[in-house]
Amino acid sequence: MEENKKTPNAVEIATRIRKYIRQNNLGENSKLPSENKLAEMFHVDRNVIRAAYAHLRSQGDVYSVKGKGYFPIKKTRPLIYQHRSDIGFSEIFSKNRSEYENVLVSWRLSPVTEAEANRLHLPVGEPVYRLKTIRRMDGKVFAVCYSTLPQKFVPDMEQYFDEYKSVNEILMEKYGYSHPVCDSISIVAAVPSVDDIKYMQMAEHIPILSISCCFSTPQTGLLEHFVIHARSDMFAFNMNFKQEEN
Amino acid sequence: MEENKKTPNAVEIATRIRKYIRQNNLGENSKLPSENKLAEMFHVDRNVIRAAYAHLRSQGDVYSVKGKGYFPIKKTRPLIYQHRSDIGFSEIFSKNRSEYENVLVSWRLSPVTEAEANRLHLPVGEPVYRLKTIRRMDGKVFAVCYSTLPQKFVPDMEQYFDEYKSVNEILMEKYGYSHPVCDSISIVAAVPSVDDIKYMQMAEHIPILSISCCFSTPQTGLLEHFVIHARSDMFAFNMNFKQEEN
DNA sequence: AAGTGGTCTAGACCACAAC
DNA sequence: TTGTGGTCTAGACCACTTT
Repeated sequence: MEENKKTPNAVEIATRIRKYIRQNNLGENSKLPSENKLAEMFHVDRNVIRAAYAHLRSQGDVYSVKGKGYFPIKKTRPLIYQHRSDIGFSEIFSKNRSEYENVLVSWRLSPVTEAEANRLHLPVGEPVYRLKTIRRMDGKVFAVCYSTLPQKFVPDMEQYFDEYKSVNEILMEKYGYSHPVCDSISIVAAVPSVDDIKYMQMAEHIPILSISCCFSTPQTGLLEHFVIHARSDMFAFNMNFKQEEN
Repeated sequence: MEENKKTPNAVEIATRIRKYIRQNNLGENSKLPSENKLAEMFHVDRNVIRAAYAHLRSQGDVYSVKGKGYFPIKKTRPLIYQHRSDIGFSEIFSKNRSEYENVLVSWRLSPVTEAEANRLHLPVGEPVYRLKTIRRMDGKVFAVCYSTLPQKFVPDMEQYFDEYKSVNEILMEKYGYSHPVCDSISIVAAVPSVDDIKYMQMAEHIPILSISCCFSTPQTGLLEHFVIHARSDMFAFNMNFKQEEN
């Protein structure tokens, strides 16, 4: 990073730092210059450097750790999720990519809430399994997912948790159907939740694509409510209505 | 807003201000207390108040105007856009709601770029119309939209610009088809662009739902590329795959 | 002229991490 | 102990809006 004649302001310094990261191709392990060092280098107050770094952090360019310093964030090209209503989420990814992982992080059995009961056409209070999973691609977590499904359809669900692959895997084995069916889908953009930030280790101001679906089978009717929170810088949703273009 | 014994920090002050707005049901025209006034009131430095207001601004709770002050932002419940591949965007909204408006803000005729050419299966450089429109509901702009379509399909397009309703309106009149067809759709979450912020007068950190579609007709093949940037706090995307649930 | 938000300086203290 | 980021104080100057 070079010094200059005129003292730059916060935005200019942020641009310089961003350029410095890009030009030197710095990765997640390269420590960036400290606030004090840059303040001295640019002949400005430390608060100006803090504002510059805050700007970069809000854009997802860097992250900071108290006592350690600032570090660059490597941006990757987003995955394209090609949605089909007759196949599960994990199945689409694992079909094409071997670097895909779906990991169960926690589960519990509890009564269904009113909003969920409406969506799944259940009586309020019915016990449902709630699964939280994270999805990784190339070792990086790109999504946090929440599955809700009534216990009555899978009373023996817990036996599958040791070697968990996906909800659809379990359902397919249990009900012997060849493909799940997505009945409806709802998509919103949102600010990441505390959980999202924790599991995906992401910047606060990177938006989340939140996709919520209801799945059914001919035997059971509606049986699963699935919500995925995916990082917008790592994930895009696609859908084709004509079969001819693949 | 009440004072307190212990001097609160920035986050606590932000919470107090948010509560104050909600409890007094303040609208866009009610000026909030100035930085200096709050600094005095809470016995903290003006910079702490600035941090608190910055936090609220980033959450879309308030906005500020230099020389005037801070003002609350009224949050509205998001519109649910019920997508169908056989009907246009405007048509879905205007069918149910009379408060819906689609306004042409600018247009130009220019050569197609390579990326667009691929999407629309056109030779590079082919002249295309580019329309920028804004969509209002109840007087508030919730989306900025970009249409791209080849001039060859609508050589007389400009005559429609004085009394513009929607691209589909023009196409339906011209080609006499009863419904447009959406071939593919791609959805991402994103940070608002400068244009988005300008037209929708929105906070920087409210995510955008960006939906991009290709439309075709039997007569022409692919003929329109349509992109909508919609505020996530005012817009949600929905889709049903089963006809029975309406 | 007075009040507002926007930006910056200079300096202090804290909690945490590394040595 | 030293260096790091996180938070806060106190005060200055600017550009813009209102009175």
